[in-house]
Amino acid sequence: MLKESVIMHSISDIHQDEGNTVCSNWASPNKLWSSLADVGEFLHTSAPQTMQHEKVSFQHLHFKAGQRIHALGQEFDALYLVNSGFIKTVLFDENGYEQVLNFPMKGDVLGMDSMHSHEYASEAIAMSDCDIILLPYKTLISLCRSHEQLEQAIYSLLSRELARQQQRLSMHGTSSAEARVAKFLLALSERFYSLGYSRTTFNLRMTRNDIGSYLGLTLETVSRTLSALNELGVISVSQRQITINDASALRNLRKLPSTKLKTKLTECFQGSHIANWALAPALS
Amino acid sequence: MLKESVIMHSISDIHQDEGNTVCSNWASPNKLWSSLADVGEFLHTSAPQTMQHEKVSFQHLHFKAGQRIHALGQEFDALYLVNSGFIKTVLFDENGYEQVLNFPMKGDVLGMDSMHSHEYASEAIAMSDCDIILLPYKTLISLCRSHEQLEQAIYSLLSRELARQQQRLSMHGTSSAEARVAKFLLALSERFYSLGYSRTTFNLRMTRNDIGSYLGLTLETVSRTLSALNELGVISVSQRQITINDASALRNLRKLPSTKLKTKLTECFQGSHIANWALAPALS
DNA sequence: CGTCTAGTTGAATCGCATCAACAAGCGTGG
DNA sequence: CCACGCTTGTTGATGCGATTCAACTAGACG
Repeated sequence: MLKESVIMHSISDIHQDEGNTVCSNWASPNKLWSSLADVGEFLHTSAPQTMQHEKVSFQHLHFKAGQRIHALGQEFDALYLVNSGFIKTVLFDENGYEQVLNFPMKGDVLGMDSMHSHEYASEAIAMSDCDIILLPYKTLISLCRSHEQLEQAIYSLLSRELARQQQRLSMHGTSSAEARVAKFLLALSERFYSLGYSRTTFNLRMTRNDIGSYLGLTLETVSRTLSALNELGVISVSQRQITINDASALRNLRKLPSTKLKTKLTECFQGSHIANWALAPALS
Repeated sequence: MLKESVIMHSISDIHQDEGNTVCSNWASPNKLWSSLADVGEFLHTSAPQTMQHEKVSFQHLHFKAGQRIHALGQEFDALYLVNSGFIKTVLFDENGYEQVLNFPMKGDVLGMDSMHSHEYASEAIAMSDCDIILLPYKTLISLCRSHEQLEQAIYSLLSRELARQQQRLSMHGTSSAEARVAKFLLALSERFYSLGYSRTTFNLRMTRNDIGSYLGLTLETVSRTLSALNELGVISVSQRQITINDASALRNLRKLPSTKLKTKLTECFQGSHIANWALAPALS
């Protein structure tokens, strides 16, 4: 709620916030070690209390914006639990082009796609200053053996991630560019909200290029789509600053009207009230 | 090796093979129960011997072609290990259209995307008669606790699947229709080979529609692409029967020549020798 | 102040989807 | 046995949506 107000301020305020690792909801911002109970809580285990008496502690790592958290091909020996900051994970195709896989943030775990290998299968890059908890793989696994809820949490993380990837895959096959961008914005909105930020106003931490890569589009298409949604009044865009004006319109979006025929505007939404008030100014 | 020769026979032989569940490499074709050691071996655990003395046994289930193995929304309580047969897993989008997620076959595990939930997150449909080993989730998890290699195998399965999905996602974003189909054929080829079948000649078990859904294309595009590859001589297609004539050409394929300008044919391959001998008849 | 990256916007192109017609395989039942 | 419907696959014509190429603007940074 405190952050809520911070975010609701002007753009400059948010840019300030972006520059440092301080996050108001930390118990102790500069903590260097976390207990197992902390980690358990982070991963939403059912009973972190039972971990209270464990003596292990986990090291915190700090990364500056732009730094690599782990590189492709680097020896795999740990998972990374994001405590604060914004990250992108990428893959490189045969031509060296990078494909964005995900935008992990607080509470997300990195490296799960590499547990079967001795090398990291992807690369993680800090998009802002980050505070990350190092979870050495062997330590974690052996703790799982004694803490059933922790083990279940790990399974859940992996499984949930798998299910999410499937949803994305499905979306890629069917949806239009507009629908993808709309869903992306909605998903971001929900994630920010669940972290205590505003649901309606937030800052994209990534470039248009990164968004495009993530969604399977080009940066131009992303830019155009954002502009179009802005034009319609569904969202307000100014650089990376986004305000969602009509979430339900975003949810119901199928495709945007072609610039030529504005008469078919109503077809683009399915029974959303925005069709009416967005149409009025557009047609006048 | 025995199966190899079977497959290398005529098409009619293979069609016969498709009709029944008999698979020559079973220890006992009609087995109803498997031991933990069997399962461990199946999952490529490092030391299945240590599981010899476990008294648990796992039930086999039989499904006929077209039957659902598990349905979306059904209560999740077990993973399924494919012992024989061909399966497709699907998801349904908001309009009820089905999105193909995967084509599991022998040795693959179903249901991993549902471990975090109390319901299956996707649907599995038998494309041929199938023999499947039921792995009750709770039983499996508790066995993991006492058999470290088994636990590691489960982690590996999940992680590997995640990594594969990422690769697919990446491919969807960048590759052309031709490249996707080519990669799909190569991947199938390798899987069949690893199961003891021929690497070069095999039978697609799925429709063009299913392939299209899996690859994010329409069935027409899949059909056209297969026809074009056939025309070039890179593969031979007859209905669902595929023969790969030049695997390296498939691997190096970027995009097919447009029907209008055959002069730029060489651009479509990167230094493959097929460019030469495929060009000759095409240009003459 | 110039350079570099990020973002916007326009015009032309192209790849794939869409729509449609048709052929082939297959099971069913007269 | 062929007639019939149904599913699957092929192929052509057309149009749209997204990419591509390009020009331009606006901040960021040393």
